[in-house]
Amino acid sequence: MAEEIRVRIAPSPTGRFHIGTARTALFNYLFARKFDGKFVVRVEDTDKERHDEGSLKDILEGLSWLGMEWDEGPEVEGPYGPYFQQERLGLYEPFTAQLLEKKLAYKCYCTQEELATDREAQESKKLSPKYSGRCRDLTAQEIDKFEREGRTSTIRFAVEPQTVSFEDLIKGKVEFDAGLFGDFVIVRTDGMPLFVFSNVIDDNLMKISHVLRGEEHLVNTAKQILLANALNFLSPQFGHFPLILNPDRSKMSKRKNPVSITDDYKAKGFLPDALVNFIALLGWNPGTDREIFTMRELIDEFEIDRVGKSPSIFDTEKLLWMNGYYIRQKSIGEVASEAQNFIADKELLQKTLDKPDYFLDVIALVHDRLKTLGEIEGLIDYFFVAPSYENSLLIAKKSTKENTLLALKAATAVIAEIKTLALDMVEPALRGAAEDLKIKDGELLWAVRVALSGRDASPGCFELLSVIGKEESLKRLTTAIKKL
RNA sequence: GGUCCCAUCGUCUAGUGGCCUAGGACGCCUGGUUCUCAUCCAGGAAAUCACCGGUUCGACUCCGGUUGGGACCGCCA
Repeated sequence: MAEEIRVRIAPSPTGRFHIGTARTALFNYLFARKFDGKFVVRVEDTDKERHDEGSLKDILEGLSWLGMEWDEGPEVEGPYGPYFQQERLGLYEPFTAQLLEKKLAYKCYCTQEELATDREAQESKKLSPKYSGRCRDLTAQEIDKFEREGRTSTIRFAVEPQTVSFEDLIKGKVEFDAGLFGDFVIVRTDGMPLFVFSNVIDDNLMKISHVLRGEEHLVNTAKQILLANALNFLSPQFGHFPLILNPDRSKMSKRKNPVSITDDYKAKGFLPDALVNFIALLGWNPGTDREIFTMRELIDEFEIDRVGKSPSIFDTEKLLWMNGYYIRQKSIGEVASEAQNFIADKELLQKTLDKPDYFLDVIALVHDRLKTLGEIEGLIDYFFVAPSYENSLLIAKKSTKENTLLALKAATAVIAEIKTLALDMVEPALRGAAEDLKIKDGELLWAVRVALSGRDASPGCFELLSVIGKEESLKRLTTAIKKL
């Protein structure tokens, strides 16, 4: 392709940055980077009603967090700005005027009430709702009358019946019967252009070469091609990704799935690399058994024609696995410093800060057990504060209170004798103690482990001892013996 | 209701007419390591390839239909 590849995402600041937006952004980003093209962000903020202050920030920060830097758009600007539609309003007017003049569009004075009535009538007759065309051929007098009545008008595009077909990069050939559309509104009464319209103009002005978006835009594409033709624009290439679904197969939504990148993933301790890797595999695959990719590798491997046609269900289980995998790939130091951001308990956090080396040792023990960084607090608290637990937990499954007591006492004696609790010192000593008592290793080790951790599940007994240290371990063992 | 899109293990998917008695991954189960959990390793169950016709020497793969699911039908994007 000789022409420069330019793709864009066109978020509207009406809600949080969510999984679906992120995937669309990712595929666009990969496509742009793959071909050394440009990835632009254009903010479609023409809907004043639904505009939400925080959402643009959330979207932009989310993109950055996931590692998708945009070449043109808010903050970075670029040669085809402005990148907010609010600031582009003046740009649309000549095109509107042009369509009006060529009679390819017309003013519509119908009120919302009239339109609603029409729609209801059509629906009750089981017809698909479509604008009647009432204002299409208004006479000068009629227009004059409406104007004098003070009626406001929208601008509608005059659709000529025809078949619109295009070659979708993902779906293949797609055809629509434009006769079914009806004349659709392109400019609101308040003068604001509608998405279908501003989108086409902006894409043209910004020299967008490929429009890659969700499947929910398939019908819009036909309308936009009509508009582009009327405006003498060359249409970009289109590609529509299949939707991401809830487990019940409906379109992915907040109600049924955690969808906010920031609130549901970043805040819970998912890693951006894992999320990107996982999202890329939602609809795309490399055609091999490989599943783990860095962003750079995704860029190299990504092929738009390897994006599937069928929708995919968002499965949190696999994401969790992948996130755990990514955490395990990180060094102890990295995990430690990142995990600190997820310790909400101020006192606990301070303790990890006060004893950095100890904290590192602790992280080494829980590293493999972490699926998200958000789990950190629940996994490490007993390393810093003596645990509380039910007495009965001390007794291993097939053991008895008597044996447990003996085991704990023997272990205490053994540990008291060892200078430093190195793994290779502690293990033989404790196993020997169990043997002397003629009880199973497990009975003793379980009891010691619970005395130290207060948990039925934790890192191993010897590791715990060596990290927690002699003094504190002895304290906890004494506590355990007293409890029994 | 209309239009459009889609259809392989529970889930993500491989498969582009013979390599498929359908492969991988997550999850699940069993076993190994073992003091528990996690990791790791080995193994297993799990898809009559939605259904019915057709094309072909031969269909998961091509064609048609049926069924099912989804999206869209706004002065939202």
